Formats: sequence, C-alpha cells, structure tokens
Amino acid sequence: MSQSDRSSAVRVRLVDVARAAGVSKTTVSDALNGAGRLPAATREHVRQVARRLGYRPNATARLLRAGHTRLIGFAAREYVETPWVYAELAYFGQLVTAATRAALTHGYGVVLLPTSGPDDCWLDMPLDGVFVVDPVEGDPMVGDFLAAGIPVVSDRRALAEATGGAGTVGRWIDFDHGGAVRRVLDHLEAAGAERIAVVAGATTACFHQESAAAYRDWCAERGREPSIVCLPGPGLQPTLEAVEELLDGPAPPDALFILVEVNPPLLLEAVRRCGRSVPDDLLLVCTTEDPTALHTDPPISTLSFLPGETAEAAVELLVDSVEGRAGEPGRLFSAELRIRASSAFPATA
Amino acid sequence: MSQSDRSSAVRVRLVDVARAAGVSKTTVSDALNGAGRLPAATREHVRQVARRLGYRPNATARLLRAGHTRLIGFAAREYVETPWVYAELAYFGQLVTAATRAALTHGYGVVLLPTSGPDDCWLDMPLDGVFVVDPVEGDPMVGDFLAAGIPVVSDRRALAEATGGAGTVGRWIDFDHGGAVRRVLDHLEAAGAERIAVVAGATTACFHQESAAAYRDWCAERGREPSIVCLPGPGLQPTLEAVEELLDGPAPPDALFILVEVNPPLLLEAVRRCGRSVPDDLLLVCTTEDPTALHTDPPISTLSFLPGETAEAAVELLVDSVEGRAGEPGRLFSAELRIRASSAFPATA
DNA sequence: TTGAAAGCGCTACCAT
DNA sequence: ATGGTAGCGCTTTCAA
Repeated sequence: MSQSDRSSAVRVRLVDVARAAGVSKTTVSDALNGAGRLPAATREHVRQVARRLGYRPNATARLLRAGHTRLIGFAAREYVETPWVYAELAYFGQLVTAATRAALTHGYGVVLLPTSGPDDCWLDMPLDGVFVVDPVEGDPMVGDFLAAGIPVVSDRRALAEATGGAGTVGRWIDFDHGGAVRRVLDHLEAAGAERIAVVAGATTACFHQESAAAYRDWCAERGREPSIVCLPGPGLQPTLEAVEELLDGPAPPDALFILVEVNPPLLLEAVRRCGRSVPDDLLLVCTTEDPTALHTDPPISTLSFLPGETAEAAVELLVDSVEGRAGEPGRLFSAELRIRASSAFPATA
Repeated sequence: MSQSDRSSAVRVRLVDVARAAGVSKTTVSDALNGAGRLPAATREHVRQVARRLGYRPNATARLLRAGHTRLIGFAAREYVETPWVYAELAYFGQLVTAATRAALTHGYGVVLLPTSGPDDCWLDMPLDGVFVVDPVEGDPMVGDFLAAGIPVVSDRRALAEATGGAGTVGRWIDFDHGGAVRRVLDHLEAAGAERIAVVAGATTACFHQESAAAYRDWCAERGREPSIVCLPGPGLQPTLEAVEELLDGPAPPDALFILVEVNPPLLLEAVRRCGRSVPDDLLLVCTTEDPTALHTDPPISTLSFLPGETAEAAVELLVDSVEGRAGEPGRLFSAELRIRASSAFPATA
C-alpha cells in the first residue's frame, strides 16, 4: 500500500528519518541541506531513506528556527467594512498582482489580509512585513504591526511619518495628488475647456480628499465655478448616473475629469447617450487603470497612478526594512498623464 | 523615549514579561490568553506589564505549538511561465477574491503562491492546505503538497482522483464543460443560428480542450462544418482580431461563441466595425465574468463558471480536509448560461 | 566524521 | 493559585 504510506495522517519527522537511517538528527539535517562535511555515501544514504519515508520538513519549525517567515502581508484599508470589494477595481487588482510578483522575485510570498475581524487577528499571521494600502487615519492595523516590531510600508507619507520613527518601520510611497490634478486641469484648459466638471469619490482616502481640494483651489485661482459630484462608493452604475446627470443638467460642462474607476467603454456609451461626442463636444480624462481605455473609440486620456511601479517600490522598501537594510524612507511618485484622443485639441482647430 | 522603546530591534518575549512582572511564563500565557484560573488582580497586573513592554506574541512560535497555521495557498497553474498574468482576467480575479473572502470567514488567510521558482520552494511556506487552479497534467506542485501530507483541492476532478486517494487529500470541484458548451450551442441553434463559429483558447487547460472537443462533436452530430479559431493566449487584441477575421472572412457566421475572456464593450465595438449588428445580424455568447456584459447595448449573454460559488466550495472542501472532517470528495457544478439580448430571438420574429 | 544538546518562543500538563 | 518543565520540529554549535 504505497498509497496509504503517503497519505497516512502522521507526518514523518526528521527524527523518524534519523532513526530509520541509523544516524542522528544532525546528520540528517546536514545531509538534506547540503551542510556539514559528510561523506557522499552517508549523505546519499540518508537522502534515500528520507525519500523512501516521504519525509518533508515542517515549514513552521524551520521558520521558527530561522526567525523569519519570508511572508509579507497585503491589506487595502479604504473600504474596511466590505472587505475585498476593491479587488474588483483594476487599480487594486494590478497593485496586488504587481506586489505579488515583486515579492516573489525577492523570495517572499504574499498573504492577503482581512481588513476586519476579531480585534487584532492579523497579528496571528506569521508575517515579516506588511504593505498597507489606503490606511485610515490612526489606522489600528498599522499601529498594531509597528508596535509588534513588524515593518510597514504604506502609501501615505504623512501617516507613515507620523507613526513610525526609527529605522526599520513606517516607510512609504506616495503621490503628489494635488499636482497631478492640476496637471490634468491645466491640460484640459489648454485644450480649450471652459467648464470642467469633476466626478470624485467621497471616501476618506486621502486621494479623494486631496484631489477635490486641489480642484477647488484651481477653480478659485481662476475665478471659475467648481462643479463637482462626490460619489459614496465605487459602483459602476452610480458613476454613470452621475455623469448623465451632469451632462443633462443645467450648464453642462465641456470637459469631464473622472476621479473614480469607471469602465471606459461604458462611460463613452453613457456620454453618447447624452448626445455628446468626444472629444469635439466634450473633453474627457479618467483616473483608471482599466486597459480598455486604450482601445475605445476614441481612446481615453488617463491619469495613471502606476500600480505596477509603485507596488514594486513598496515591496522593495519593505524587503529592505525586513532585512535590516537602511535606505530611503520612502519614494514619491508622479502620476502619469497619458494624453489620448479623448482630450486632445479638437481636430477642427 | 517611548519611541525607541517600541521600535527597538529586540522584540520582547513572553519570558521578558514574566520576569518584569515577577511571575512565571505560564502565568503570563494564561493571563494573556484568558486561560487558567488566575485571580483577576494577577491577570490585570500581567496585562499591564505586557502592554507597557509592548509585548506581542510571536506568531510562528504559536503556530509551531498549535500544529497548524490557518494559512491556505492559492495557485493558478495554467500560465506557469508568466506568473500572475491571469490575475488580470476577471475570472481569476473573482476566484481569488471569493476564495480569500471564504477563507477569512473560516479563519484562514490566503497566500498567493509562486507558480515557478527554485524547485519545490512552495513547500517552504507554512500552509495547512492549497487550492490549485488549472493544475497541469502530473502537476509537480500538486504532487509535492500531497506527498507532504498537505491537503489539496483542485478544479480538475480527473486529476484529483488520479493522484490522491485517502481521506484527507485530493478533493476537487469541477464542471461538465462539454455539457455547458452543448447547452450554449443548442440555445444558439434554437435562436436560429445556422453557422456558429467558436473562438477558443489553445492552452492546455482542460477547459479549452474539452470545450473545443464538445463543439466539434456537436457539429459532427448535425453534419455541420465546425468553424473554430484557437488563440494562443488570453490577450485582448488577438481575440478582437480573430473575431474581425472571422466576420470579414468567407462564409461569415451568424452566431459567435467566445470561449476566452474578452472585454464585452470592445467586442461589441469590433463586431460593429465589421458592419454586423447584434442580435439581429449576429448572435453572441461569451464566456466571461466581466460585469460590463450586463451594461452593454445590447447586454451580452454569458456562460458563467461561477467563480464566486466555486471558490467558496473549494475553500470549504479544503477546510474540511485540513480540519480532518470527512465529507464529500468533491463537488460538480453546472456552468450558468445567462441569456440576454445578444442571443435572444430576433425582435422581428 | 558524527552526535548530544541547546535552543527558537510558545502552550499545556502536572505538580506544588 | 502558581510555577517547573516538557515538548512542538527544526538547525547549529560544540564536543567527542
């Protein structure tokens, strides 16, 4: 019954191999890990016995011994109440994808963390470090990990600097959100827009806060009337409805800057339903990572927050922290405005 | 310097708290875990000391003690060479999302596994079980985990039954792919289609294999000429090109059944570019989990493989295995055909 | 060349 | 009511 050998509930341990091979635990360990100075014969013998018995080292025990787990956590905190809804947004999807890939190249695995749960249940996971996206003000998760001496990288510089302090904790990546928004607005203005409306999220994420503020400032500086709709959530339907309302309302805008993730093709369709044509009739810039923005007709200008690059940077900062390397405390990125036909100068100009 | 207290590199251990509080390790453990029969005063005292010192239990040590990790792995094996590209497909995204959510409700965390890497590096992770999606024939990852006595759930019944055997290993979820394909074809035929073309993937995933075979059989039974395009990868552009080629080619089809993930709005746009109109001119069914299929004009009929439900089932099977509960060896699902306007009987009928 | 023994940090048994 | 101690399974130092 070789089958019942293997699937029997009792796992074979190092000491079992040692006994079966008639050697000590040390010898087995050395033989299997290529350590020590064993004669090739002993080594081979031990290996054979180990294989015959179907021995696999216990990962947890090695980790305890090693003092690290090569596991990093990933958490997105914005929608704390409804865990993992955000996974369906292209931005978060790409973020976790890139983080995973980056972690793997550094020899780390990624653990998807719960955003809610019994108290500080996240501390029960054997993590070497954590990447926290969109931490909330005074985030308990961040606090817990830092207090436990587990390095944290977040995407909020201000928050990281407020909490951490010493060398190995509280590093960050971040964006100049206000600057990015102004760049978009300037671009739209240069393209001839006179009434730029903004659709923003109403969450606590600093991204939305800062973006909305920047928009208002920008308008104030020019004596323009701000026209902004704040959405409670990231749903597709509410966003499209908000757009249609704006376009069908009084004093419709001649440019739209969408700050929540929205499906580009469907957005375009909604705009058309309102009898507007992009870009002749309405300039359009979206904050989305959805790759279909490239393939619509016309292609849509986007403001990208570079999930791939930033996740990679975050993981690198984290790994540096974990492995005790000093280094930069954080990295500031610039959102990338990708100008495409939806906001280019009208072809007629 | 309360700050340097907390971030100092040396983590405070249980024994440190015990010493500081003038009690034994046992008392500290009991006090903190609410075990034992300590007087409230002792308990409180110990807790205060622990808090003052910033004590956090070492997760790895507890896990070693506990004999389990409450961590399950998630791996998708189809595109082993280019890890995590698939994360951008709606199907996989929803799969990992649902699996994560389900795992969390059972008190398990999810570890995203590398699909390639130095030999059996995945065994270094302290996992209680693994969910392997699209395992390849004779998958080494599956074999390694089973050999290590770590329960595996995969989405290939045949493979699971070939490998495992005994109670705690090799459970499965699966679909009757052939049946699903035939259901779609029957539906299209009933809706009046006479030339149904299929766009399929060319990967080793049994889904593609079985689907293509079912299509060919179905055609053969009716003496129809099969018209099938096999795509090497999941890219958006190649898929759209294949569709346009089909529609512009000789003997264009009057119905299209797309078996790879494609963006619904863009697909519709491509179809229109070919001068066809859905559904009057061309019936359309897609195998996609992209939620925008609902919002296009017309909405697109889809064949859904229920990533949410199946991931949940997989996690439940896995948790049962891990916790030593006997139970069903697997669960067979039926793909769900969601008929919408894109494949309904022409309105003119 | 090999092995005994000491831990990694924690929990749980069984004395006191 | 409290604490000593054994042990989870492994690696590693050090002595033989």
